[in-house]
Amino acid sequence: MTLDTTQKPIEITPENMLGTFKVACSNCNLRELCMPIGFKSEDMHRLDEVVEKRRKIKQGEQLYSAGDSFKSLYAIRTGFFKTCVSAADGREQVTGFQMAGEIMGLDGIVTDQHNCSAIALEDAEVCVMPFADVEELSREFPVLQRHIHKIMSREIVRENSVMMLLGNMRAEERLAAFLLNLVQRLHARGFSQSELMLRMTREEIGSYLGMKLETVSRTFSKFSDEGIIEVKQRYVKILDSEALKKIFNPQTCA
Amino acid sequence: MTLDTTQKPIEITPENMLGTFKVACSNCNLRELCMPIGFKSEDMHRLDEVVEKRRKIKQGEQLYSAGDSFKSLYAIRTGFFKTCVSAADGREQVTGFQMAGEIMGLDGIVTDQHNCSAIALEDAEVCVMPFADVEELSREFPVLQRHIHKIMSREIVRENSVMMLLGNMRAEERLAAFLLNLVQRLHARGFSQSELMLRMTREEIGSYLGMKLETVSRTFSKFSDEGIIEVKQRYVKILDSEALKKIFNPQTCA
DNA sequence: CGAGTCATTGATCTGTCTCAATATTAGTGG
DNA sequence: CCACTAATATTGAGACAGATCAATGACTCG
Repeated sequence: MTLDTTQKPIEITPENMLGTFKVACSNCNLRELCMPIGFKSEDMHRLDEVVEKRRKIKQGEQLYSAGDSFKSLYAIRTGFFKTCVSAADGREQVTGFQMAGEIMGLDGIVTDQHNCSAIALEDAEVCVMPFADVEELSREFPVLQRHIHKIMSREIVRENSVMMLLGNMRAEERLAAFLLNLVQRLHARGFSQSELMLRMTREEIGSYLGMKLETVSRTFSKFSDEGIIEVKQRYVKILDSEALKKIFNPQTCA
Repeated sequence: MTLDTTQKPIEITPENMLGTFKVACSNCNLRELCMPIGFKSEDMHRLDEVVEKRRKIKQGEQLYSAGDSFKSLYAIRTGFFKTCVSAADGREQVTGFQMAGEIMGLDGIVTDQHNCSAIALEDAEVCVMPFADVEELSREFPVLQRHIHKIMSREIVRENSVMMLLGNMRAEERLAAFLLNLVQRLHARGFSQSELMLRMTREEIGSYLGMKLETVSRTFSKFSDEGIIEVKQRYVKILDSEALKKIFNPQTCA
């Protein structure tokens, strides 16, 4: 078995390769991930209205940063992002990692300014969805309205789980939960259930999980010594998924 | 100056005292807190449609609990709540404290089941807003639609701040942030800027802030020794607000 | 008034942080 | 292609913030 280290979406469509000029949700291979199902086929083309254009972001660049005025939501087509908030004294907190099909920018709605920064951890492309258009269209289509609500609610629930991690769990539990979550999301996108290439540094993992990079590294090594995973830098192979689940009981955040 | 230890809303309206049979947002004294501004006065009565009825919850009782099917959002009229998620092994994480004018139940939208439990920390009354009605009305009134989106976005941003607290801050910073946040929200409701009665135990504060009850207690005592606050059990008086802000730099979660 | 809940405080322990040295990898330019 | 540099990762030793265990004190409510 060969490992797909690039972690690009499974299917490369012609549409995908044409670049930014033609944009359509209606035949996007990520649609099930980021858009509502249940759209009547005759309404499907209306969905395309929400995507104004596409935008490419190079690794290390910001899609938006805290304080920027909020105008659009972004759906990730390809690539991988982190979002983070930062304190006046420079301390940073990674609030999440986002991959293909996920929506970014919800934090900007409340104040019309982005509250956090979104940084590409690999070259990426996003669909730009002006929020005014999203709102207008979702007044017309209840199924889209419901979908937007679910996306926001899902983010609230996800953050509840992170609070549980940060408030109650030990380092091993946090890292186990992190790995299981990542691999599960990658699997939903057609990647391996057991192998992954981390797109983020130990420091970024640590920031997300509320621990120092040395502790992240040590915990990786510990799992490796115990035969639960195989680690080589950013490459991780899960050898004993059950053991990981036992460390972090997944029913935890029901 | 006398301390209002009951922390009831400032104004007691006749409507308020009549109990549950007449329900109206249009003349509710909490409207600015929980409902959108900018409603045309001729449309104002339509807003009343979203509140199906009121419900009283006694101290210690649950408004909803994790796993319950989700049907409605709840706006707090009086009283004080905590929300929490719990792990399979019994560990609990308090995810928030809610007071008059705030909306609960957003966590239930994504799966049609509540993801956390809401427990009254004092006798409370909530307005029940069936979510289907909220969605229907918000398709008709863009200002209501925008308001719902802002409420959800605000919750996402709040949880981002909590992640920063839990991931990066020390015990003193967490407790300072907690006190400042609490007193600021109470002040917005007409209560003192400097005095408050805590509605929750040390253990609940600790759960929210990711620390043990003993550490909460010790940190209170430390602030007290330093002359920053006066504490007597659940009564807290902030003597030096600037010192508190210096401990937890409030620009932190911008 | 008494039982139970909650809060405070002390003594000790421990998981994670901090500081530091070394190893590995990716990127750059000659 | 290799040497060089900068970024990232690993590992060790010691320090410390907060956890744990334990005892006492204060308040609440029936």
